[in-house]
Amino acid sequence: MPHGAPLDVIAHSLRRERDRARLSLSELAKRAGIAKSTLSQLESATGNPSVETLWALSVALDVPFSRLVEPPKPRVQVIRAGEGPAVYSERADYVATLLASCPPNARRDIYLITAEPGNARESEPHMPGVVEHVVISSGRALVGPTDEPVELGPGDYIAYPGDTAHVFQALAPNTSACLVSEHV
Amino acid sequence: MPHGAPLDVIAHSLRRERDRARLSLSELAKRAGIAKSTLSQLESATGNPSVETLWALSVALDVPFSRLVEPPKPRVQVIRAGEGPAVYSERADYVATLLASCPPNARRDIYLITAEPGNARESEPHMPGVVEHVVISSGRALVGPTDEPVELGPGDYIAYPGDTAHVFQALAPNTSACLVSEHV
DNA sequence: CCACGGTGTTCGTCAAGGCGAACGCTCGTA
DNA sequence: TACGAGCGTTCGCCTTGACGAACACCGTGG
Repeated sequence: MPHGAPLDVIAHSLRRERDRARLSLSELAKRAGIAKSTLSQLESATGNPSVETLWALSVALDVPFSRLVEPPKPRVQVIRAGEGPAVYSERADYVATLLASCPPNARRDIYLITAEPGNARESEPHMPGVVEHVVISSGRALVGPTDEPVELGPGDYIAYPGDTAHVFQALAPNTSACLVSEHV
Repeated sequence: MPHGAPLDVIAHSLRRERDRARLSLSELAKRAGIAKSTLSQLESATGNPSVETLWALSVALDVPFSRLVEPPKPRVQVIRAGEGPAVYSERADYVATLLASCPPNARRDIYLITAEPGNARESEPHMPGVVEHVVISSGRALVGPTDEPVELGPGDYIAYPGDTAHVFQALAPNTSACLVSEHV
């Protein structure tokens, strides 16, 4: 679901990563096995590189491919307990606090879950490609895909695809967990 | 730092996502505004698409660009408390258990931290572009960049750049936390 | 039976990407 | 000052990606 002219993003990304790697245009082109003229045009947003060309640059720069084609991100942030925006709080026995999301289109969200025993919290499938990671902080909970949930205690960890129905049900009072929802 | 011939990956990714979207080759080509012959060649791993072509396909399929160029990932996994590989355990008062890493080259790692009061755990700067997220599960800790750490309690959250020196120092017994280290 | 709308493939043409050489440029240095 | 080594840019040539038409291949139903 990305938008924005990719060639501009690529141009800036290439320049940024090249500066970071302390490489000259000529040197990087040599390492990537491409003509420096090509690289020059790319950094000036002139042209439309082939995948192999960009790939060669990503390995030469030793950065993931997506770094070159997708825009960058922010820096620091602190959220005190109880401060963050609480979402999914339609019920008193389940509160999810959003700690971090990646604007404009989230690639991974981090939530703090606090829940009390009660009805299971069922989640409809999210976008395909979503994976959820849960680490139990305290209490006890039944977590995972609805058809095969797992009982977890403090320190336990589970990962499961988020694009299928899944559940989070506290089994003990004062249950809390850290949930990472990432868009792969 | 990705490897493996990208054109094969792209071929499979395109086919996979197109099937998932229930689109015919002709229909997808029409939506993306490219020739169906081009798409046909791409799915047969013949040729080397330009970025704009792939971009058009990613928006037409409504999937992130990286999904088309990077290989897929696994599905489910559970790690019981104390089961995972413990790393950074050179001292008894600080243990980090690796819960999840993204093979072959991690984009984000998830750790369970258990620590006792003692000497601060100092970390050298990681790769540039790394951001660490910490959610305190229990106890109390001093966390963040070495030059400006923050004291946190249960439920507190902090994010900071991992490419500068940073610290994790337990201030109370039985301190635990969930740490997400992501490569942006 | 063949015409039809649909699939995905292959073929010839044309524009565009990638290349290397040549260029102008700024530094150090003899 | 002149020279050389490095930088990044610009300029033809040639290869190659992208296009559209034509193709073969099913099911359908007239």
